[in-house]
Amino acid sequence: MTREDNRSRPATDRVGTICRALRRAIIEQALEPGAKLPEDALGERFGVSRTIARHALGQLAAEGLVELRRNRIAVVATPSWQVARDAFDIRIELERLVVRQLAGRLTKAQIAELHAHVDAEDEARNGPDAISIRLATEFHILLASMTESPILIRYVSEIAYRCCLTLSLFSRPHSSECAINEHRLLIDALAKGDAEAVMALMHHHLDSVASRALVAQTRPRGRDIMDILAPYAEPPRAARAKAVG
Amino acid sequence: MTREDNRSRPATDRVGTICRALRRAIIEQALEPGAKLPEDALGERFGVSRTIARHALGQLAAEGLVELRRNRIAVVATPSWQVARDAFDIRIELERLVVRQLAGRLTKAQIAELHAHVDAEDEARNGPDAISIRLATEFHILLASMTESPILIRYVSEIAYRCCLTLSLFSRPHSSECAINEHRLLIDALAKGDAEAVMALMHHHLDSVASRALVAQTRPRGRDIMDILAPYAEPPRAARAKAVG
DNA sequence: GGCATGTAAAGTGCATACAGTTTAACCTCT
DNA sequence: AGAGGTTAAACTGTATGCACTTTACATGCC
Repeated sequence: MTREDNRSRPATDRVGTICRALRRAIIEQALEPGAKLPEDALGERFGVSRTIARHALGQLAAEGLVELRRNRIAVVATPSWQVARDAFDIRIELERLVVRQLAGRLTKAQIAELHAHVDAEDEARNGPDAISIRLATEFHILLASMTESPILIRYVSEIAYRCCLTLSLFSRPHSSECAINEHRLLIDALAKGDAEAVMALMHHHLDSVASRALVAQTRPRGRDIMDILAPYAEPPRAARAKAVG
Repeated sequence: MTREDNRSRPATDRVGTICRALRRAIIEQALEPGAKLPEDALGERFGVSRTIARHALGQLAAEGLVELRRNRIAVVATPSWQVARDAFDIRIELERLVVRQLAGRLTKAQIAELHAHVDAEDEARNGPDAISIRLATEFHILLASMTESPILIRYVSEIAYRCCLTLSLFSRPHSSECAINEHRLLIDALAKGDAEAVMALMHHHLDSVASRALVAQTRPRGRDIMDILAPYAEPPRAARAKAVG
């Protein structure tokens, strides 16, 4: 049905295609955290062999969107609250860097592009949550891409996707109105060119997004029984183990 | 000859092993930027099939240590000056975050571990450059790993390796003495616990490492003819294309 | 009914085979 | 000898096959 058109791009790299598709499906919650991603199924779906599907999964795992355990089916990542908190902390620093580099340096065309994007966010406001979350995320990626610093672009994209995944996991009905307004404020401040001001603005923006979503260890919505029951299980008197990746 | 012992670890993941080996070879300049990495050769060297070697290369490419172009042999990455500059900028922010989280929170054991590492750096001071660069890099990674924030650890490691690669490319004889001293100062400041102070220290440290290495567009040492000749070629009147990754 | 156990199905880990592409060698013609 | 073209070798891209592991199910025992 939605078979990727192989001829659209001559020698196109198919693992990239699959990655993009999965990335999008994940952040739109078409694939919820914990969802299984068997290589066979992916391969069939995209009309490639397991080899390619597997490679794509490896890529996504490196980005933190997918969890890969030996001999087990790959699943969409389920970030813990702590990891989510860390991610936002790092994200704040990275995006401060983005706007610092961008302040006062945007062309008219770029500013228009940003405004257009926010307009799109506005229109999607009443649509499904997943879409507006995705658009909000893509706003930040768009911003990052304007730095033309490949590393920064990659890091911001990656961590923004992860935060996006987190938002879909933890957040309540999700009030995006204020976020959209904050995006507009950011654009204006960028145009005006006061680096310090726009850095502060970005800091505040991300901070409030994070706290709207992560208010005091909201337990993730449903999904894995062990996780839900974790807070009810008696901790065996020892300090909780420091399990990291 | 040095065939990896398959039985040493029962089900160990071999692509990880290869990644570690290559990473180390790269940052020690056993493999110089531009060096070819054919899948066959790697496979044979590590006693695995191309499948595995290829996967490892994909991983390394995602980390920016290897360049992968379609249908071409993978090569060790040759970061441009601009990318190197960007990398250091980002690194500074990330490592400021590291020490902010660590200031005043290190255990005695951890402090001892850090000191021990710097001692090792000291001993290697008169050895080959590559080794002391590697040790200096690993100091920062060790620091990051103490945050126990998986994301931060990954990002700092990754970017530190990339910077390390850059250093080996651009830097002159490399004066590591001062860097070592700065490491000691950092440890002391961390122990003392003044977050602001230690952030400033880290900032200054990385800044001076970067500028020692990257003073005004030092052209990379040798290697690729096209690169060397680039500044001598008449730019064809048009603004130079903005080629990014 | 509940629990253990064995067995088939599903899935991953990895090597290998083959097709297509790039690179290098060689050969020819001037 | 040098330029250009032609063929072989070297590699990569991808599919497929087989062995091993995990998971799900059904069967049997209590």
